[in-house]
Amino acid sequence: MASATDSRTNKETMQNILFDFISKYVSLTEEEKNAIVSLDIFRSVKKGTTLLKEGEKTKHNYFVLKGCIRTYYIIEGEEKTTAFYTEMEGMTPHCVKSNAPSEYYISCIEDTILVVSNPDMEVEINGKFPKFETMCRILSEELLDKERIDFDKFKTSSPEERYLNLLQSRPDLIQRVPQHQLASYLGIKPQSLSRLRARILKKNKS
Amino acid sequence: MASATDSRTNKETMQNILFDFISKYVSLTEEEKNAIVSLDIFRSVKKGTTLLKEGEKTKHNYFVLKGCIRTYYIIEGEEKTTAFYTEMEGMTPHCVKSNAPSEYYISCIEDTILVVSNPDMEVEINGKFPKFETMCRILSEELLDKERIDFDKFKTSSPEERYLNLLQSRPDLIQRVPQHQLASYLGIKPQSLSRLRARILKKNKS
DNA sequence: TACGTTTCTTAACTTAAGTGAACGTTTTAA
DNA sequence: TTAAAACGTTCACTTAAGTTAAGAAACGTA
Repeated sequence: MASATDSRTNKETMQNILFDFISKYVSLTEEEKNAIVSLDIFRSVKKGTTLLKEGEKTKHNYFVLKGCIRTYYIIEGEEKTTAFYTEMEGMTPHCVKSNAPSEYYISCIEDTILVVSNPDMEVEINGKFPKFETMCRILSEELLDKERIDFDKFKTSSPEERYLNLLQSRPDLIQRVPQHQLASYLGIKPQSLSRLRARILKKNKS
Repeated sequence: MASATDSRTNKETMQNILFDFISKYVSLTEEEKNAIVSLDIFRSVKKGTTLLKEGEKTKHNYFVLKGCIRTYYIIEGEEKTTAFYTEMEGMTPHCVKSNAPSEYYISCIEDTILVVSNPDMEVEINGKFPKFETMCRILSEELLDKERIDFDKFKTSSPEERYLNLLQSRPDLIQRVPQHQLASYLGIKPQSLSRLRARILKKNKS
């Protein structure tokens, strides 16, 4: 059972995880750390919680400290999972900037601890501490670069190669994510993923 | 034949195109514009020119004012085109930040006018004019958002749907780009693109 | 202009993914 | 605790993409 003390300990742990991450980009003073803490941005979310639904709008940015969230579309009645965000990965829903209703859902596939911020907070922090904006610029440049490389890799691979590639690059995902969600993430149907895995197993036996 | 006057006129046109683009994000003073012009960043490049080869390194950023550049890999002897950048689109090769040899080629598929900058210039301009960094942050956040949406669309579509989608979203590309380059951009072989197009034509007749 | 190269299309065949259905297992929730 | 729902796998069949090869058209260049 979680006591008040556990809860505070946990919150401090999460803050340290966040500050460790930030320290890779800029070094923060105590004053700056306090400014961040005072924003009250840490959120615990239960497995299965939907953060955003198709048709809704939000102004939240999500950064995963612990756990896993996924984005998915429902197209002709079928769930199509397009992304998983795990520890130290973050995302801004399209609608935050487009101001249009979301075309996709976001939900938690594990109990998850998030940093939830919004543009107002960013403006406030960026105004007070310009190095924050520098960090955001570097981060999104890095993420853009990574996204383009991943997209290149996807385009130039077969489904089987994509699966083997994922096995190398994010082996944890294959453990923590249901098969049918992985399948659409790989651009195929669940049955095809089952078959493809059986095919690989057979190859490795012989 | 291009006279000295033509050349200057052309350069001024290009500068104005760039400043019009920038003005969507931040408004520049004359001083700031002059600082940019003095960097001497405009480059005319002939069709067919290769800007970056596999195994090479560069520190250049490319922004297309006019024309078209493409990125491609050579995998098992085959060219795999993964991206086209046309008017008002820009890219930073992976190696600029990773400092590793490039895994892909970049070349011009038309006579192209580029803005070519490098990290030193960025540091200089960002230092002098902080609003420049704000623009870069917003731009890369927008591009990341766009890239993720495009990737989602790609994952959730069949090759035929991708082609029809491209026909809607970037009809110019289908005109200005060779079929076999388009094919790998759509994640398929040139023969499959030919067949797919024939299939669509047949459908539309009946 | 003529030659060689590149590009695009078509075709026959192979391979793999999509589809629809069945079945056992696991998870969920009343 | 139990019934229902969700999940993963397998199978038979369909559809479309990959492969190999050949030939026609377009292009670039000497």
